[in-house]
Amino acid sequence: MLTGLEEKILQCITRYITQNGHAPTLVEIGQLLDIKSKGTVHRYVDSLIDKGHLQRSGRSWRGLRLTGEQSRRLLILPFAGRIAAGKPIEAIPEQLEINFSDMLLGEDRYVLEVKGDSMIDAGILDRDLVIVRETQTANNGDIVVALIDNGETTLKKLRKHGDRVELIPANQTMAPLIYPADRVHIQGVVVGQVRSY
Amino acid sequence: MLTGLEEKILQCITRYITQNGHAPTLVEIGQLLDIKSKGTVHRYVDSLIDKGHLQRSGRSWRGLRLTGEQSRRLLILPFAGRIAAGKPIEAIPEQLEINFSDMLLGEDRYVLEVKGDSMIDAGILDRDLVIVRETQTANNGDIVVALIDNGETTLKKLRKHGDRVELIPANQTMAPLIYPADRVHIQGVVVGQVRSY
DNA sequence: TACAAAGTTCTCCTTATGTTCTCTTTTTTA
DNA sequence: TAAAAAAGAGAACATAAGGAGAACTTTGTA
Repeated sequence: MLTGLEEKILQCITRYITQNGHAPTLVEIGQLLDIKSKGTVHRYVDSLIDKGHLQRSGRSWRGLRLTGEQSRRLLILPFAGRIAAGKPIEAIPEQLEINFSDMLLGEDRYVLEVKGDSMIDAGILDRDLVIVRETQTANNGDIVVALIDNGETTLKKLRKHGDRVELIPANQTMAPLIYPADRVHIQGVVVGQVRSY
Repeated sequence: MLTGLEEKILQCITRYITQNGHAPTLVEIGQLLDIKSKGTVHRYVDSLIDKGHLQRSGRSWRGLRLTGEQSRRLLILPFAGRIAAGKPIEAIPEQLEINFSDMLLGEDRYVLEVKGDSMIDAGILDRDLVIVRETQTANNGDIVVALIDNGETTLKKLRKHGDRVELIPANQTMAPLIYPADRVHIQGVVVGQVRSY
């Protein structure tokens, strides 16, 4: 179990290494985190080594290495920054980690696996998972799970026109479907999407 | 059987951990539930530990942990099945839940936010998050984080041709880039992708 | 080799947090 | 209605966490 500062120092080192390819010095860590004493930094680096999150390679300068050890108790990964074609990775100083629990999980949510290409232009591919929040109401533009005539189900973008609703696939080869509002029951809206390679 | 306050405190701690990635202090719990005395909070936390709903790691700050079912709930969502346009949702009896820890976490992984549309045809949109596994080697067809000339970075599909490598955008308006192999350094491969709406 | 830069080992300090009490009030239940 | 359980306040204390910096050793380099 890491303390607040241990956590911050580990994230700081992780990010520094992904950006620069080598570890920071103790003073550099201190500067990044606003700690004036390298003795203090050293103490925390030591405890991170004790706890198995870091390794020292010999006594050389910048000799810290990551062990890759990560807690599996929470859905948190280090955040390295933004990547745009043709530029260095841009670090976001305020955001050091991504908490997927916070982003994806919730009381009234469940997961569906998508079959088919009907939402491909919205970046939802065959076999992707989508996270759906259960609700009967949705807004224009939401991607919804809709039940039609109490039988078939579909995943489409929603547009309402008075007493009719339009269910719009995100695929240029498919046409939108228009139904009277009373034949379509919204079951939930898509709040997230996950793919693993 | 939990008393009313015990219930509230447990929920409060669970919510705090999902959102913040670490447990609250006694005073923070008090503030969230409008209890002024940390001694009182402490007493209820103690009884939650006695009843097996919480664990304490020594006397450390923020040292509370959830046990068993509670802690699993921070990693999973119920899995409802497959959705395909025009059919009922097909339930998969063997799979009742999705464990995001198994799907997303692993050694040497970090997260990048994607800027731009260069991978749009691969279902990776502007502002999506990708999970990258650090490695120097990659296979044909992998989506890689590549460092070019030790300066700029880019996210592209990889194809190797002997002593040259081709970096292929997934966007019909962009052309593939071909470089001598020694100018391109693979930093990692994309193993996952996440979007939240 | 001499010097600068970095790491190591200390000591001393402050503050935030957890722990242990006692006493009181409110709610539930027999 | 009396007793028990639950909820609450707060003081006093112990200790983990965070912080500064001096003095020293080791490593890298001009």
